[in-house]
Amino acid sequence: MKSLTARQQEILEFIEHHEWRNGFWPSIREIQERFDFRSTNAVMGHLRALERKGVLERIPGQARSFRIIRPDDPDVVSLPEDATEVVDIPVVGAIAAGYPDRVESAGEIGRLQVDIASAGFSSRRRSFALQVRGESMVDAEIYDGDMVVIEPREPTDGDVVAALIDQETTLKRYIHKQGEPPYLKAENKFYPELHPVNELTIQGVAKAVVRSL
Amino acid sequence: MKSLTARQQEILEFIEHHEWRNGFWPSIREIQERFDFRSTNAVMGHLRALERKGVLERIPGQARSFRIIRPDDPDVVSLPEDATEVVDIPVVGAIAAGYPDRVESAGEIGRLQVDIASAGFSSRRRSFALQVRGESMVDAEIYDGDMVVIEPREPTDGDVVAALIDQETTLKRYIHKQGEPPYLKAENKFYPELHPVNELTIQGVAKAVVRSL
DNA sequence: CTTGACAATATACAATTGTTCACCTAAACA
DNA sequence: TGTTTAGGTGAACAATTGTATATTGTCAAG
Repeated sequence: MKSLTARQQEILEFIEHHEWRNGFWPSIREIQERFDFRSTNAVMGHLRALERKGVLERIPGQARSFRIIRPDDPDVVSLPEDATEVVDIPVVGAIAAGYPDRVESAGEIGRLQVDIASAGFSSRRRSFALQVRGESMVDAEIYDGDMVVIEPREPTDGDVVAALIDQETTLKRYIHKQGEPPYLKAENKFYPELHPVNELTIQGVAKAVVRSL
Repeated sequence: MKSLTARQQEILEFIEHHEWRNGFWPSIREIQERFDFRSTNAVMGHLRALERKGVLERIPGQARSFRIIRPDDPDVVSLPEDATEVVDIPVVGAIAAGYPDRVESAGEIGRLQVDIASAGFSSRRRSFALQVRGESMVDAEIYDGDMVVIEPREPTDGDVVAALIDQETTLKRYIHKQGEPPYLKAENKFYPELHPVNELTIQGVAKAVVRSL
């Protein structure tokens, strides 16, 4: 298969990113605006190229209807009875501050696969994963290098949360007892760090841990 | 929250199902056709009701742009039987702390790969997930109840593999030293089980562990 | 030097699609 | 009995959106 040009890659990433952020595909004019094209036809050209190269499919005449084609090695093996389906997760750049927004790409680091049933992701999009650094959560059996799937929402007592502390995202246990102010606690008896929750941003609640082997 | 009427539930399910099968939302006229309405306004009424009850959001004027609001229950996703779930999980890596002016690469979300067997395309499935039973892998930090993602392929020395022993799939470490016959080993010092690899089937190599929180 | 890809501008057109107004029926309700 | 709510018909309108044609320029390969 022919590889994409830089521009085509950008377009494709914008489309995918838009879908992820908003839950639906962009219109041609939205793509046009994003890239400051003065003609919708600039977009059309790229879309045709992407279709020709087989990475994209569209339903002619229908609005906002894309389909991203991802290559998939077809290994047909007999599956065990209790097998669950699995999704493929590319691991990409890094999250610096705030939510993983805006940015479109920083290159792929690797790929993960996550089983669906294991973590009932309610908001299917909008969840994201973070790589764990340090040993602050070892008592919760979360180790350095693990990936944690984060769902943005308000935490309740006992949740493992991703919090923005000093421009960095860290994992902590969220404790909020009746009548007391909430605080964050590291899950490591050697790191008895306690963070009062005032001005720090809770980015979301950890729903699953994923560790590559 | 007010509950939905039967009809409203049907509409909502059709919308969700359409999104799931096709990757994009239906248009109002597509909903109309599906239910044999003779007026698009019948659909409009239901959409307005669904919005009023807070289970749906839309971007006025924009085509095929829905947003399903799910309360927080992870499991109430009523899907058809022939359905293969589809999940969208973007991933972000961690930023290396201490390298401030390294390429910002400030974070990207990844998109993730979606559907395993979406409409039309038959068995594209390749990896699967298994639930771990027992404590035989605790020394590899794999615990009872964890999900393990298995990729069917030939193992190499040191891989964690899923093997079929006595009609049951179990996880073991695959050891294969030069000049020696391969064998399987449990990762628990209290379970020093050793299985020679002769006629047992290796179903695949574990690639990741997933644990719900 | 020409050919072909890639990229983009400019304008126009037609189909898709969301939206609204007016009006209807049946059941629930109070 | 009047009123509200759910569900629906029909036709028309306007915005959104996909698509086509003609034209310009760059750059690398043959």
